[in-house]
Amino acid sequence: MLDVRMLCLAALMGREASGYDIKKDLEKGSATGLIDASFGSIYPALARLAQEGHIAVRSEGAGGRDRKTYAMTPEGKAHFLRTLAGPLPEEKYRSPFLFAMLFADDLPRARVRAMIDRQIVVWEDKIAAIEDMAACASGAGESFVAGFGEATLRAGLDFLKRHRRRVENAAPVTSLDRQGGQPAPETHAPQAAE
Amino acid sequence: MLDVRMLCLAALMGREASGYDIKKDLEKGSATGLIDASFGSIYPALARLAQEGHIAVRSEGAGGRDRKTYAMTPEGKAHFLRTLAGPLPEEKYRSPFLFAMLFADDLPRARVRAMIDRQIVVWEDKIAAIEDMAACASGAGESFVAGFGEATLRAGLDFLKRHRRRVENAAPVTSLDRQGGQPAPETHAPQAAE
DNA sequence: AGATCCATGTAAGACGTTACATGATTTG
DNA sequence: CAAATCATGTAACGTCTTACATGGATCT
Repeated sequence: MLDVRMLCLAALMGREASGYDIKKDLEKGSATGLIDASFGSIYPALARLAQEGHIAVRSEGAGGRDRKTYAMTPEGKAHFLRTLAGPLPEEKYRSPFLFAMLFADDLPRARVRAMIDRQIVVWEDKIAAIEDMAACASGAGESFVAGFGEATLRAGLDFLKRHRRRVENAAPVTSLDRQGGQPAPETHAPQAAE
Repeated sequence: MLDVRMLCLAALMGREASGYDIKKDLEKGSATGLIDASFGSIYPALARLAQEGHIAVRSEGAGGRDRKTYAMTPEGKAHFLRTLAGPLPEEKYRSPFLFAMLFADDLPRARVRAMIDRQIVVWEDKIAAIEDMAACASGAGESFVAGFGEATLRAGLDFLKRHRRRVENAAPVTSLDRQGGQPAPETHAPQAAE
């Protein structure tokens, strides 16, 4: 449940698509942090789903590699819905930001401030992305999920803005603060120095 | 970042502990959905961290298998804090519930209702767990995270209660509804029928 | 002509879970 | 004394990511 296979089926409930298309679709939803998958998992998943009869393939083009368009079969649709209606695993919220905040009392104040500043931007962007998504939601389910995402993000944002002073003041002042800079590494490059 | 190793170090920032203790500690935090790890990953992680000098081991007892108590070294502490202050990866929220809600328009109304009922209980329990946690929070960071969790969960809960009618009414009425039952499988047993 | 996007796939490796193997100690 | 809890570890397996290999089509 909620593995690449389900993600592919979900994408194909909306429209026919190639593996490439699916990845693009997921990237949009991924902006909200809900879903994501790489080509390395999508292509094998599609191959297996087709083999199992959940989806149908149609090969187009004659080039070196064909473009393959996948579409849900009636059986696949039923299977997907049956799985969704079945027992669902627990949800998981993995937040490196919140994890770091747990130790704010031991982190340089400048870094704590920078992390919070950054998180505010991230969440504001997510809210904007959700609003775009909500605008073209096709059903009650989709607008419900969008509304939910917006409500919780706004609540988080609000909490952050209202209570940031408390954590920031608890964080120790270091040389960083006195020099007035935050040499903050803001994005996470997978290879970056550890 | 945010792998088992970091989780172990985080647990050991608070106190000395054995692998077993760490697992128990994480289970408490895990109630909030923030963190989790199994013995199968904790023990190898501790062995490697000790080998690298991030933590120190002390073997006690003389039985077949010693109880090993791990404690942070100054080097380990510095490493942990440096990592936390460094670039953080994006947060991920994996919610099978929300994923299912995306397709509420195609799911039996009785199931949608049951899922929402269940989610309300889950979140209410989490809020209660967080309140317990907040009561014994040792620093500003911990109470901040607890407060954040509570605020967002309450917002989610509130949204759910106020808007559930909309999704429920969009969900198709099936035989399940007319018979008045929801034979709902509520928990997810890993082996359960797919 | 070079860059960028479209497009598919494979292989290696990271990371984690479950299940198994083992045994001491405490509690009912 | 049986059951639960404390306690550590390994092996098999699943799942996903990264990096690589390949090449057509489109845009500048």
